[in-house]
Amino acid sequence: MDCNCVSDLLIPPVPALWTPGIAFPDWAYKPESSPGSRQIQLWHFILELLQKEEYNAVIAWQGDYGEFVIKDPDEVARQWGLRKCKPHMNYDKLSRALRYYYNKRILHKTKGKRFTYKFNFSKVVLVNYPILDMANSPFFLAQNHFNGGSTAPDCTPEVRRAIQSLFPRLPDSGRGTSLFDRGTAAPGPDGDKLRLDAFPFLSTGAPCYTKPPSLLGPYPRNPPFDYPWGFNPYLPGAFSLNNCPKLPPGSLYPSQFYPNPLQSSLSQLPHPFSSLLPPGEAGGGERGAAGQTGGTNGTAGGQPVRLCLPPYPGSLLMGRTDIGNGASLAERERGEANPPGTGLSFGLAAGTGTGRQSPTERRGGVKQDPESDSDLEITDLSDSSSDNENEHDFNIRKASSLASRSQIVLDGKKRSALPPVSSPPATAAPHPLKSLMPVSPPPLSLPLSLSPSVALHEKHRETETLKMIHS
DNA sequence: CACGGAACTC
DNA sequence: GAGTTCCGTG
Repeated sequence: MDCNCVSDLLIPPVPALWTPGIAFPDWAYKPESSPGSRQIQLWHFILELLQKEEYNAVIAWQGDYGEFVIKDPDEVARQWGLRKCKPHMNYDKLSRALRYYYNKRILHKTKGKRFTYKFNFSKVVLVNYPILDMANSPFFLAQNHFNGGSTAPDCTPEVRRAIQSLFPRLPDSGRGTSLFDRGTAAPGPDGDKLRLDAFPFLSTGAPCYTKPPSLLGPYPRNPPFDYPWGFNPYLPGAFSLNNCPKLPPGSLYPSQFYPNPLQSSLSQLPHPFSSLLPPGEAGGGERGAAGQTGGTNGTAGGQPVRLCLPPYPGSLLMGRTDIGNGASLAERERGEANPPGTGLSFGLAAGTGTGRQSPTERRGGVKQDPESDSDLEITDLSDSSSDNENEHDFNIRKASSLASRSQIVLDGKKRSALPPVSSPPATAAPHPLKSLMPVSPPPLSLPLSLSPSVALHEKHRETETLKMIHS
């Protein structure tokens, strides 16, 4: 048969980021890494194609964040068939598989646009994005929502400030709209929702782009895109899970989430909350530097990093205006118990491919493609069903979850090496990943009493108490 | 084209 | 579990 069945077909042996700004974790290139399955998963494959320039004519990012268009359905199907050794694969079949992702919330269809789908990064984010997760954590527990300050009784100004500092470019929390929204519309059991639209990488609105929206940062695009904190919404990391080192017991998320695939990028960055973390937890792991090199997952020295840095919306920043918004957000379900704070690392996948040559052009079309990870729980709060593209509110689950520890452990390693903060990432760094630094350092200076760590502990206690009561 | 049920495979 | 294949429906 003509099936190569070579998983490497599209997968470079070396995980290293193939292009600046696009930090696909190693595992992203390894089918075997696909969570829950030995074989490459379709969404994974889609991301692969999406990140290859050669396939730009076949499939490309377009529209909102995470949205992609399958320009040449037959070719995509053919490639998929090749990969899966299914010579009779066609778009009809492939699309059926994609439709199965709707329920999984990995993808959703962009209505009205043919062959256009959208990855539900939010879920990814949720799972992987610590910060968001924090919403559930003690940090945000209680009704803390980052309400623009209006409400959010529990959210002290300090906390809010801290959060905001993480997302400097996000709408000021001072205003009514901020990271969290008290779901006027849908105040569910989940409580307030984190405003996805507050996170550019989660939102849509951006015009068409060849590269993943997130890659279209405000800063220089050519040189690698530097995402502050290394966060790239389109990073597969979000979806990926395998590289991670082990999880702490009790954690909600698969270990894969932890090891940060993004390590190379995110891990090295200073965590915005690092200052807030207790010394012990703040330290980081060591994997940072190694980063991309091997791709091995890293356990860095034993210190598992739980929290992957939040993707900094720096690029997003501009975001909203120029990019769009849209994404949905993920919510983690697993309500069971929310494990104690696991770190949530988050990652996104999506690389864009910059391109180089023209892909095989067989037909033409416009489509989009999403990414997500099945293992991840991508939740599109906006509408559980499937489509809503824009507004997705992030549901913050009740807090129990992270109560325990805040996972904010970051790996501290050499962040010092990181470039100075304020400068826009734009500057080209020697290595795309190396330049990862927050656009603006989060100046968190919370009073000790208010420090997150303290707050976390307190929250944790509260949570525990509640649990006991519950039981 | 898009959706989703159902049976089936790996 | 994650598709694959087939198919009816809109």
